[in-house]
Amino acid sequence: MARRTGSSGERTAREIRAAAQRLFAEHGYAAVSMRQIAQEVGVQAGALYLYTSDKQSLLADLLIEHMEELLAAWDAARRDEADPATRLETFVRFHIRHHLRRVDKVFISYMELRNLSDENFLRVERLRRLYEQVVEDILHDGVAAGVFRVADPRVASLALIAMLTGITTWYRAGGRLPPERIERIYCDLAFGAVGGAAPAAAGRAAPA
Amino acid sequence: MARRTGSSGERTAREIRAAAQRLFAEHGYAAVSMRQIAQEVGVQAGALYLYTSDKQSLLADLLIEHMEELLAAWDAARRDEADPATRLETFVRFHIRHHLRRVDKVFISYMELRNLSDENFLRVERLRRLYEQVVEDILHDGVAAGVFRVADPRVASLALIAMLTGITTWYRAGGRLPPERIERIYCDLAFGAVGGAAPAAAGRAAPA
DNA sequence: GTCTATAATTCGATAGAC
DNA sequence: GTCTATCGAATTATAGAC
Repeated sequence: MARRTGSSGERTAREIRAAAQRLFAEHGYAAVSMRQIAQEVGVQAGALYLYTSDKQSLLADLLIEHMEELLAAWDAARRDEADPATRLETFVRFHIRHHLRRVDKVFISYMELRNLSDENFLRVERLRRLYEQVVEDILHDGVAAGVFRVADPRVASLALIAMLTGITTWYRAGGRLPPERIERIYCDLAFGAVGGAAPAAAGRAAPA
Repeated sequence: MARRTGSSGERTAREIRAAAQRLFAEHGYAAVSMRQIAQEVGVQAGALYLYTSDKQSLLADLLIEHMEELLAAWDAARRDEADPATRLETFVRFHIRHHLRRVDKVFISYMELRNLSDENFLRVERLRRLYEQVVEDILHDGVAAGVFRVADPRVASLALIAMLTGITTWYRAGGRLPPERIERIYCDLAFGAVGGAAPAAAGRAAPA
């Protein structure tokens, strides 16, 4: 009912992607049927196939776009010229902010990798590797500059990312800690972990 | 073929649990059929129902036993009398060692929580909360003793657990780093994150 | 204790009317 | 662009033979 006359194609396409994302996050890819997605959108199951070739590509598009969006957002937020400490703080705050606004996508991206075809899996992994390299480069430069002390920048970068992304498993909007406070706490944890001092301008509780 | 004469019930029960664990870890709970599990064990699908009431309890038993085993193992490994720094190092090494030997169970425990019934979910969550409290207590005592510096012990405990558990997503036996080296690296990261020094006896690279 | 056979659903995907 | 109807295959779980 209340169906738009004329072309509602673009709108329907967006709604299908949104419904798939919501349902995949809640129940898991394998547990969600095309009929459920259709019902969520308000169309019949057959209509979905006007917008996606099959269920698999509904998932693959979601994951690939998520990683591309993440990398593009970081390219927009990064500041190349900054010193390693400032770059690390920029990264920590960026990562937390970006991920807390996309909890569903983050969850799906971590859980449903094994449901991708081999080809799509490799694409996502390549993008993920690029993102991990961002952190590894920051740590490497910081060690070279003598401001960080880490035994293994590769492992430390994975440790930091896991620590930061873990926030999405417990964070609830309106919870005990506001996002700004969470960012500060995790900046302190991250800088401590890599043996560095937060930049004076915005780091841990200023001395004065 | 080669079926045991007489009672192979106990053996079959174990094999069913092992097959379910392996397949759930590889493909996900919803994507695995009872027929697949039966084939892995070498019986027909109908025979599974002599050992489990349904597919759901196959998962629930796995997750609940995993958490109970984790808590029991920690009770056996902990040393109550130790100072907070030693307790933290004991915990970090215990957590890594325990989890790296149970990668499949860890993965399932994190991924399949939403496929539990409400009652089983609450049981698992209660056990998980107990384990998180172990770390929070160590951090709290360390702050009180002046050997750690953390702004929020609750958040820091979740951050540490996420960081440590993340190892299971990339660790491969025979990889670049042996387990002992990984433990050392993560001890350093953990002590740095909480602003503490590793205990002299076994902490970061000894001065001599 | 295990098998075979099957009931009752549900699935992904397609065909064709409108 | 969407719906209805449906195909063929898969699903969980049970019944009853041995």
